[in-house]
Amino acid sequence: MATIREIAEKANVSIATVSKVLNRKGGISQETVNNVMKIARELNYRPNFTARSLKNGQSRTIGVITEDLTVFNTPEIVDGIDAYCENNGYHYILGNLRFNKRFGNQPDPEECAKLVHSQVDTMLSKQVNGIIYVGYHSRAIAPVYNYEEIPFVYTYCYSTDPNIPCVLYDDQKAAYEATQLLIDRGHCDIGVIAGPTNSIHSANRILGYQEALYANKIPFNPKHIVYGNWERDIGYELSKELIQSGVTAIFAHNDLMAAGVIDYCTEHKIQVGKDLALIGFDNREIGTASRPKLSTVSLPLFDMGQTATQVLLNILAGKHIQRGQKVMLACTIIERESTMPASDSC
Amino acid sequence: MATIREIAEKANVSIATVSKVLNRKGGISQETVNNVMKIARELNYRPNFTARSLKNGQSRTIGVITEDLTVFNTPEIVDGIDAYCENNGYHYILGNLRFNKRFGNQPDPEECAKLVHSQVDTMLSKQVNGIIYVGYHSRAIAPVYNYEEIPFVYTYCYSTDPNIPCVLYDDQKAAYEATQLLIDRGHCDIGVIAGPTNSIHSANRILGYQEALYANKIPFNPKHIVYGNWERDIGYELSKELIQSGVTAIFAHNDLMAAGVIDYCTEHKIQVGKDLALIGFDNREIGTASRPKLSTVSLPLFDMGQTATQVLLNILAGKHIQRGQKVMLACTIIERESTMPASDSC
DNA sequence: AATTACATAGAAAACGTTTAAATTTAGGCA
DNA sequence: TGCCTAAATTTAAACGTTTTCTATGTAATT
Repeated sequence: MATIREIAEKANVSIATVSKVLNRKGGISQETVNNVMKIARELNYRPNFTARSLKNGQSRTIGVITEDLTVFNTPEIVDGIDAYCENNGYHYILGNLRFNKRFGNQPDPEECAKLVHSQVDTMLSKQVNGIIYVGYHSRAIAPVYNYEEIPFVYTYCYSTDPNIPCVLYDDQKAAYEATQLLIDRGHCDIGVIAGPTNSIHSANRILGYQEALYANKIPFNPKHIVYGNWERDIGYELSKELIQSGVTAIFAHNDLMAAGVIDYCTEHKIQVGKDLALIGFDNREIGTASRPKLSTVSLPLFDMGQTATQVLLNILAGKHIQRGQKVMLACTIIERESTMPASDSC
Repeated sequence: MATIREIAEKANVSIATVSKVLNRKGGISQETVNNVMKIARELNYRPNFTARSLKNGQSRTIGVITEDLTVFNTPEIVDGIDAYCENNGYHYILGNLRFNKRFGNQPDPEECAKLVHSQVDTMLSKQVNGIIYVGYHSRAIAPVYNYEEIPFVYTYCYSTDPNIPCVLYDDQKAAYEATQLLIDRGHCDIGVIAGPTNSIHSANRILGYQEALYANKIPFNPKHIVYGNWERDIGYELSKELIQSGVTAIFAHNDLMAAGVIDYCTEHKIQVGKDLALIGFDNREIGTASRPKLSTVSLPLFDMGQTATQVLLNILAGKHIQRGQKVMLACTIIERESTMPASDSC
């Protein structure tokens, strides 16, 4: 690779002059500028990013740690980070932890923490100016040991440390709107298939659900909430319970469990969309593949990536950020075939 | 961040000594080693990767260019690259082109090329030692203008330049095996719903299909091959044609079109798995969501990532590589419910 | 006591840049 | 001619490392 020095030699000027020309600093005669530029082009010169950032002491680079790139939704968030970086003259380096292949569904917090630490170390070594942590478990598994050292922003999960800013989607609002849709379609006996009882996401969604019932003066029946494990089979099981207890609509807290509901209904000749209204959560591909197509809640993934980056770059630019700021982004309701008007209203 | 210089001061030794200790070079007394190590730990020292690679003139870093990270399959390939790099002491930097959001289904080769060039420029700037190009169109859209400058390896797509090594999956073999499965299940009138006529992948799959027919002494009927556009709707349309012409099994060249076949059959009370055998390609989530569950071909994505990296690192290590080498990795057949034995055999 | 050998440590240059300060050059004016 | 100014260019140091070569001190050998 050609260096500034080689250009200087060919052009019969000093390396300082070349540097100034290349960085458009001015104070150089037009003739010299032209000549240097021409030679740089001829030599196919490319500035050495490494040398430059060593000298300048700044890399304009942020680190992006993903708990698992292959987990659905993560790439879309990274895409948002990518776009925002590009539009703001920043670079990023990706550090993928591969939690899924390493740990499956039972991540060992100890081991996870080690991976995060070593990734953070590597990134600090590479002089990043800040780090975005993209989780996929509701709460980041691995605590960040010393976040004072470098600005951190979490997205797609709550941070373990309440002082670190998070960029999240608004579960409660989304659940409110999903429930309202069901109510608008004429339902008042609305069941909920939630995630595990310890899920923050489900807890917030239940809040939104209750809020919507309250706003519509529909009494809340605790029996209408049942708890699953996010898997398809449990959706099948729980829908039986719910339907037998008389609900005419179900709000499943993810599309997989909603697919289980459809399985059960198909098997028992209950027409989803006619006899039972159903809405899921996540907007996965499975929702367009099912019969009927599934109404669902779509997550603002790309936007989360962009916003997380924006928050981080703001911090880097010295803009005052409230400690522990939580940015909540709105989801969008996608109505498909599984939520048609019920025959009778309440 | 602490530097080697600060450590040297605190330890009352020269920076050369510190460097030697940190790099375990030997020739330093145990006492000094202990002292320097202790101070380094106290100061939370982390080597400056930038300075180090500037000095050494090597980054042990490769570039990974993805045409689109959010396109299904890409993250899994990157995961493989990640794993292989980690196991071999290499770093990688990701450059995501976001073709999908930028261009949709009609990528402009001119614009694509520009993006690739600028990404390659950036990576060369950052002193990468080689580049892996992860495509998703059958042939890389953007030609690499000057591959002499740095080793390139393509994966998941054919390169525009025949001299660049590619790591691919073996369409022909997979198609052979998929067809053989249909034959084993008792079918001899086997239709094919291929991709567009200009698809290299489909062309190879048709070859494998014909080969299997030949091996089983089943006459080849050109009418049994119809061409689609990879979309679900076209699967619906074409299955009508095929079924009317008397096939009892269909090999769809992707899962989406296979889903369209199921749509048609469900609507016309044809029982897939009983009246009609069906196998798709790609192993997308949709195949487990459909009723019946779809038999399909699973791509060796992770393996492709690993192998592409292996090929690149071999080149970097100076191992002789045949120009234009094509590495073909085997797919796996996944049998689910859509390929049950037919009632009569041929 | 002089020489050699070895273990340990340090000095200095280098990697490819940027930049403040110094120097050269040319032109304008008394 | 001599001086001043502004423009153009160069010098040199610095960023944080690694590494070669050299220097020092001590112990072993003659």
